[in-house]
Amino acid sequence: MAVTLATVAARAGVSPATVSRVLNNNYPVAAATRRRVEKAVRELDYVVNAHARALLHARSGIIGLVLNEISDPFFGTIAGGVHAAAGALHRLVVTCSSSGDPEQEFAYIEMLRRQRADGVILVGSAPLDTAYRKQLAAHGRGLRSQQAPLVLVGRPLPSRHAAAVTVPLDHEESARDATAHLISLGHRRIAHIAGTPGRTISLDREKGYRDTLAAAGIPVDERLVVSGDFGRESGRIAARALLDSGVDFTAVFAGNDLMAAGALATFREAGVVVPDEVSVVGIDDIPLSSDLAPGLTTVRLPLTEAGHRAVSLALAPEPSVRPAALGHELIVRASTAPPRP
Amino acid sequence: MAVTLATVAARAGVSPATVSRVLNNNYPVAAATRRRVEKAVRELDYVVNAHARALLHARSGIIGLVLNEISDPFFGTIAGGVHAAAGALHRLVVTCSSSGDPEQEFAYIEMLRRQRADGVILVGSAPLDTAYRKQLAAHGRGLRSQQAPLVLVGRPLPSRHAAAVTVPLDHEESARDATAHLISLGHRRIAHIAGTPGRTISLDREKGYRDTLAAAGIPVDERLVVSGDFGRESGRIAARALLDSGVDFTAVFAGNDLMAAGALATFREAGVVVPDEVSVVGIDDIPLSSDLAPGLTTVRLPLTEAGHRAVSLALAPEPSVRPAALGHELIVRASTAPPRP
DNA sequence: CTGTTAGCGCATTCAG
DNA sequence: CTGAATGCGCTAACAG
Repeated sequence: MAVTLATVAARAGVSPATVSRVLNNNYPVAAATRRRVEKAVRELDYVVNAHARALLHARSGIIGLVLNEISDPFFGTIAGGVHAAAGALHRLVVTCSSSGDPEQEFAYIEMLRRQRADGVILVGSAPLDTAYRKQLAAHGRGLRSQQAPLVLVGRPLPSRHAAAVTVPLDHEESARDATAHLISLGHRRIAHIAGTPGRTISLDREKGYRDTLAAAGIPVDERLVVSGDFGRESGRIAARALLDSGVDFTAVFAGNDLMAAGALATFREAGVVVPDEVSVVGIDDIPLSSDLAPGLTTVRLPLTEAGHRAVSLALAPEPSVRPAALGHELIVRASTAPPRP
Repeated sequence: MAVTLATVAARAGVSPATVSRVLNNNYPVAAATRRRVEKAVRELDYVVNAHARALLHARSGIIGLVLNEISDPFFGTIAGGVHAAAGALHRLVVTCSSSGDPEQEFAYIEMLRRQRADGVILVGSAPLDTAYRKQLAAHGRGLRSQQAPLVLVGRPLPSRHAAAVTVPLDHEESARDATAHLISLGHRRIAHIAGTPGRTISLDREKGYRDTLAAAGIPVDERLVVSGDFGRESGRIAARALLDSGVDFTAVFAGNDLMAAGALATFREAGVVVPDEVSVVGIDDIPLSSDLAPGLTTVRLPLTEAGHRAVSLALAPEPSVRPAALGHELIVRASTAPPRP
């Protein structure tokens, strides 16, 4: 049989109420009684049942975290920030890895609602279609009615007045900076390896790329825009395709660092020297990036910090702080250089 | 007010029990009634309370995962395996990042016991001291009395007959393979960057290193053994110290890939060419390793697979499978070569 | 097929 | 200061 408050009470020769008072330490209890109870707790190795407690309080102390893939360093780094902040506040984090599949994502949100999570943090790119957005908005309302904030990290609100708050990451602006850096070095034939098609982050970053080229009077050669899926391997394949296409280019802007790493691998295998023959730039500045060869020029996004902020929003009833976009910063390393004359 | 079973029942004009039956779909209900109930559920956006359920069942559907640092790719990769396996079984994973601090680790285990986790998976190195081991063993007994297995990944049982099962990773043997590889290339002055002092994984790997040298008749030069903390930065610093010491060495065996990456960075900065002047080998084969420059020679541990297996053990009442160590494999890339004559 | 009852483990009244 | 009683939301027995 499980040991409960009553078991402890019996052993200590007191009522369950008294045991509860000792445990929660929020009510006067005679010192001697307290000692007896504490002894019984120890001897029985009693552990309170969080569910019984949650039933009473309608809160669980749990923060839900839903992301695309926990083993991806972009998400891993954000998750690191979330866990650190939550741990400091004695909150448990329930982390769910959705594989980027909307169905799974919603299934997890539903589970978290069942768990009466105090707040839910959703990280990563979203599909654009309205059906998806409607459903997400509905979950936002549902969570709100449970007093649980929905926090979106690095993605927009599903609708104008959706019941959610965001921790914005400036994908478009970052992509602009990355592309502008290449242009300022003198590149004009700039390829782009985009992320998963139809996802907000991919589109934002691609838009930054296109707009910056346009602003510089450089027409976009559609043959130089290929899609990956944000994974390293897809970057490898995309770079291979770019090479095989025979279309001329002097630089590649990858939609994230992982794909940039894959592209670097392809170029190395193909004997294409970076940055002498091709410059490569990414986005995110995951920890890996400084260790690549050559060191990857990229745009640093404040991922850990975003995780911290997400936690405070997930616990704040009213997000009084306006969603000012967190900063971003071009990090120039060794993978970019002026094009060869 | 929160919407409960009773709310739904009232709206559908049936009893709470009937609503429960519809929801759980485990009992005959008239089609018409069912429809009415489903309609009410939808209209009220009702979501069952997992805590009320867990109170009845004494199980929660939750798997606890405690690791040192979620943003470290070693743990991230294992966590990826855990999440994938758990997701396929419709289990939530509560992931806790303990910073390797035993106090925090125990606090998290306690929390997970309160949550009545179905099983708890503990990943990563442990301190050796007996106080720690006693306490862990006690938690193992406590979890067992809650019918929740304690699964240890990559670390030994705290005591002979501890109430826990393990998913062993063969640290010592892997270190032996790494060291033997260097010796077979002709190296005799081999440095070692050990992991966090006093931790099982560090010690196992260091032992593999020492034993292999001894078996080859090579005396260990204690000046060539320095400690890090498994983090990249500590590898950088350790390699720097090795260089500054002025003691001669032709190869470095790092206690994990992250520290190896740091060492590579130091050598690059110092103009020491790898592998021409110094060979470097790591352990783990995290995804990063193949992208380092030069590609890192290392020993691959089946991290994702370990995550999978941990989940099945965490859910199996009786671990019928005995803990056969998962394999490991030397991956020779470009960071090792014979010493310069 | 459906409703009624009871109780999971706990914290909180309200009485002593 | 302490105990008895109540109910959080749900499901499993037991009756209809």
